[in-house]
Amino acid sequence: MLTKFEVEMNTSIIANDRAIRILKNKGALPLTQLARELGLTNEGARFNLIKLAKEGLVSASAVVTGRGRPKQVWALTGAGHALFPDAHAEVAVKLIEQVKTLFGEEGIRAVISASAQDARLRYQAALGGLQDLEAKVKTLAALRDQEGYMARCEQAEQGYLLIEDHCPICSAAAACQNFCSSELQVFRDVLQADVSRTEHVLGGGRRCAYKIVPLKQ
DNA sequence: TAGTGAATTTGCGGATTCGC
DNA sequence: GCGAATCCGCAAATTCACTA
Repeated sequence: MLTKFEVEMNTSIIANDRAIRILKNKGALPLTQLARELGLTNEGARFNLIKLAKEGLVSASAVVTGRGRPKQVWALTGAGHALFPDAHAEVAVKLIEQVKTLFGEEGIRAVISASAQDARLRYQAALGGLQDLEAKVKTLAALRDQEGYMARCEQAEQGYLLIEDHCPICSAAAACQNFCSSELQVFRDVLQADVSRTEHVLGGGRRCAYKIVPLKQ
């Protein structure tokens, strides 16, 4: 049984948590659009955003979009992004450094190769019976979402987009970029499609995105 | 061409309502 | 009673159209 205080805190936390998730998911949004996404009035959304801003989790900037007063666009700060799971970052980076020290680049390549093979087997097991590319991409997106990548599938020109709003291995990938290239190859192998990266967190992007089109016959 | 005011759009803040 | 959310009126910032 929750106390009154806990109920009130939870109500507030739920609205704030949703705002953070929406900003993480969709990127910077003007107040009015964020209010629509939250199902609140502008004032209600602003109320929550001001609280989050006081905690240093979000920040606003004015953007001139045409006639009328400039829009106030809200986005996550570094502290806001840090709320998403990356707790093992330091450990992962240290492990990578130690493998490099003990076994050299060859050792790192072997570790990444084994990790990629493990992922390949897992994804192939889940996608095994699927023939349709759309179903494959959706299933892969669901698996990646479960792994903490906040992944989803969208229809794109001539194919599909696999979008990952969060990278739970960002620090490890920054320490060793072979993670990203092997990941790309795993996607190509399990989807049996032409996969290219269109957005990259490590390249300064807000998220990672992959364009997936059927192989030319 | 520059100045000015109307139009447009959004933000702000106080009062009020609602739910627990 | 308290905090969250809404309502409502006003202020602010910008563009656009008109006029001298």
